[in-house]
Amino acid sequence: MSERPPLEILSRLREAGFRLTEPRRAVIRALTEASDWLSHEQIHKRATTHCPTLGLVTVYRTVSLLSNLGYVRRVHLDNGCHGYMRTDLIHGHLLVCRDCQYVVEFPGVEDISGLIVDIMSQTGFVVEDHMLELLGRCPACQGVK
Amino acid sequence: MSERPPLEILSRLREAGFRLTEPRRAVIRALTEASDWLSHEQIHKRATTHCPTLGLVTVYRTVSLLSNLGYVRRVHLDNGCHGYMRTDLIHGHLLVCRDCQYVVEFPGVEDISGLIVDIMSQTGFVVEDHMLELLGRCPACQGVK
DNA sequence: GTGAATGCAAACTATTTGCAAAGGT
DNA sequence: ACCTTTGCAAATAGTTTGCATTCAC
Repeated sequence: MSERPPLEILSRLREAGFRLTEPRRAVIRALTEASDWLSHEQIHKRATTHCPTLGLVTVYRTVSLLSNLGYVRRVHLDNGCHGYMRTDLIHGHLLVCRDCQYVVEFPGVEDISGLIVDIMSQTGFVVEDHMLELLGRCPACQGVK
Repeated sequence: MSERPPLEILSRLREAGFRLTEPRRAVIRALTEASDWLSHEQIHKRATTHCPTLGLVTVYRTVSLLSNLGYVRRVHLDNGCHGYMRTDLIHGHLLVCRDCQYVVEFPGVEDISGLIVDIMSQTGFVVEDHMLELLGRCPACQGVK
């Protein structure tokens, strides 16, 4: 739907006082061109074609930066690893405190958008982010075992 | 609500052909007594009081076993680590294939229970598990910064 | 020119594996 | 007695940190 060019994030980076370096551009480009999540390793591999000297460590640092700026979001994978993808590609929805990692349960779910408002008022949490994950098997893998 | 005693999981273990060892009992007890998620480290610490010789490795193996049996479920934490808690304590809700890790997006969310059915028919995925996570800050942490 | 950003190597943390010893049935 | 399970030590995988060099501004 929204093939957002990296222009926006580039200017946001600059405005926030960060430098627009070649490695950063390469990482942003890799993430922007992807239509799915990418691991740090995958980002590194793709971005290297645009910036051959790019180190994996820089990928970690840049992804972390982009995550803080809200351009990408972490996707929790079932094997304990993580992927990252552009925020605008995610339609996502635990109640985990970012500071103390305390987890709160919440009652029956009916409507996601209304739900969040309810949860905030009921628990006093400030919900900054949400993620709805469904785990299962895709059609291609159902036969495989 | 449901303070399920470990009896059930113990008999399920036995039925599945696993032995009821002291280390396993200790891990199960630790998880059962907790009203919140626990990390492997935390489980080890608590279970050690019931089984002093318990090794951390065994905690990993037992938790994995209990996870396969459906007694506990992994909770994704914001720092990349994981916690585990009894399945019956979770009310939780991405579409990630367990085999190939492919992630599919899905349209607007209205009702969780109905949603899952819809997604299954629309995508052909078999949804085996779901998790709704909201990230934010709890009341106690909002002032801290 | 100057300080932020990079890349390498090393440190760390979380988790897994190999294997001989211990324990459940 | 037999075979699963355990615990230790070592191997891995993922991620972070220290530091001298490089580069955007």
